[in-house]
Amino acid sequence: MQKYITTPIYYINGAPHIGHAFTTILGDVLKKFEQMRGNEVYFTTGTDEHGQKNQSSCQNSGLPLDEFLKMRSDNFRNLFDKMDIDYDYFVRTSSPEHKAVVTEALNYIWNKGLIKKKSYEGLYCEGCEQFKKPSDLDERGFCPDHQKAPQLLTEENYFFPLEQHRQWLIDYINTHPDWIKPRRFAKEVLGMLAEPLDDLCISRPKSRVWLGVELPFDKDYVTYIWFDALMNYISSLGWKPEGAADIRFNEFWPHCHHLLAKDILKTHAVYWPIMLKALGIEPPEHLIVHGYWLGEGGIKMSKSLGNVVDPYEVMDLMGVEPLRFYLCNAMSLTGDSQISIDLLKQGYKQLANNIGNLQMRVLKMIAKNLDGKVPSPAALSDKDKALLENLADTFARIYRYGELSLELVSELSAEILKAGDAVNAYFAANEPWVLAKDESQKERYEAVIYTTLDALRLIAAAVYPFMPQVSEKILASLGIAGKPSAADFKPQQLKAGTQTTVGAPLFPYIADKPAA
RNA sequence: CGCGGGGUAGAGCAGCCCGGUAGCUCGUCAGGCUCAUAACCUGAAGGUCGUUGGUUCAAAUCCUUCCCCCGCAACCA
Repeated sequence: MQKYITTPIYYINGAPHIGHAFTTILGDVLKKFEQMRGNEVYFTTGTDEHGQKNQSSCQNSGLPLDEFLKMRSDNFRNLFDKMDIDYDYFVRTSSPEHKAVVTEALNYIWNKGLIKKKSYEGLYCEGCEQFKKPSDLDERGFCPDHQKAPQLLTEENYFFPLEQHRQWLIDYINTHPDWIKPRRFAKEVLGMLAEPLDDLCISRPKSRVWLGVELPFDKDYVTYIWFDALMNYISSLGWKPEGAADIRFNEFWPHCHHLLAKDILKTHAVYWPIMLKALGIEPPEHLIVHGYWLGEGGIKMSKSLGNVVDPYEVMDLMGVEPLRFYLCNAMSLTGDSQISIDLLKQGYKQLANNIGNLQMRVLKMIAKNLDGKVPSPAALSDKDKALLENLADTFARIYRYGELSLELVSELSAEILKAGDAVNAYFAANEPWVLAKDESQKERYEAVIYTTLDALRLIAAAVYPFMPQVSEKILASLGIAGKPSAADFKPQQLKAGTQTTVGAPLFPYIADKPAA
């Protein structure tokens, strides 16, 4: 079975932030989850490099265009590489491959007569080089950024009519209630569809914007964000019109999961499906929509408030994997979520005390009195067995039946922490350090140790999508090589006699920063 | 009345659909344990579940009034 997972492509005019990091991490976590259950995954991310803002930034930088775009794009790619994101393809809208697909798609739709040219009249701010809506302006009718009244300007442009497909889309959403997840976002889309849809402006005259893909049917225009950026989802798969598609497209597109934040819901849930329909392509299988990360106190992050959480700063503090786990565990399913260095430290401490400590306490103990070897599971008690079966069943259920969603990620991360608690409590209740001193209790001692080690194995396997290195390190410390899979979620799989090793702590103590 | 979401111990959240002892993590306090990373285990304190009115034997949960916050609408994940 194939799965196609995408992140949006990120607009390179800004610097990467925690939101970009999250969506991309989410994609990588879902990819690893699917791989563990034996599915073949194609995971894409990338950068949107066109448009007016990039054009002027480039001019201000004085750099050659290619160099400038690569530099900006690499800001994102470098972050993702540092976060161990295992993307299969990194789209750049400036690449010839992408542009070729955009051109073909535009031609296809143009030839079907689905694009029309008309004039557009609006208030144009010369400072912004953009049309303004009346609500963009202040009380005096001035552009708030430039303190000037915009000019009334008429411009010819190409438009893609949407209204004729509105009812189709409403019906599609109603008959596919899980198409957009979580469901509250489907509700919101239905709200967007309650009113007639305006024609979508898809072009800009080159006199204003030249950084884009030229319209194949009019050399004086470039296409504007919709027909360029959204097309990345099919250009990544080598789409060609009319069944000439790359084999990747036929295999992966039917299992497409778009990850996105709520701010680009309309583009993905309204414009994109209608564009696809015009191209004769089925809608993506699912849209997985998430909220925002807000700063301390639930306030939008801003530099002036000083509550910005920079992904690089976090990684320097605690490494990538605790960040990955935290984001997946703390993301709210209903709304926006808060993040701060304090909250991240709290999450880190939980990992360290729970899973990190569990690994250390059991491995150090058997290094001392069992030569570090996994004991033979001669006689597990009912409680020992129940602990292992519960853990194995819980993880097996999630890995077997879980559908890609935020709920899945949230539930799995929560179960991992619960499992750590349960095993620590089990360990304390059975007091193996007491049993170890009594030769007559040797069998019981070994049963407790075996149970704890096997439970640790289960937890380590379950944690893989979030923290692949932590997972492999724990498994390696238990003498298990290679990547875990969904088939590992069975009790008592750890082989007696296996040599274990005590390594460095997985989550070393983070000292509080001295006052700066 | 534009649309959607949220308001639950000091902090971050779950519970609400399908009404029935207010739960989890962190923090605080006390005790225990000593295998382990200032860890782990047990227990305690701490809440008029934003507000008003209603339905009900019973409301965090259902209906209603108002208030506050966030997002979308309009190129921030």
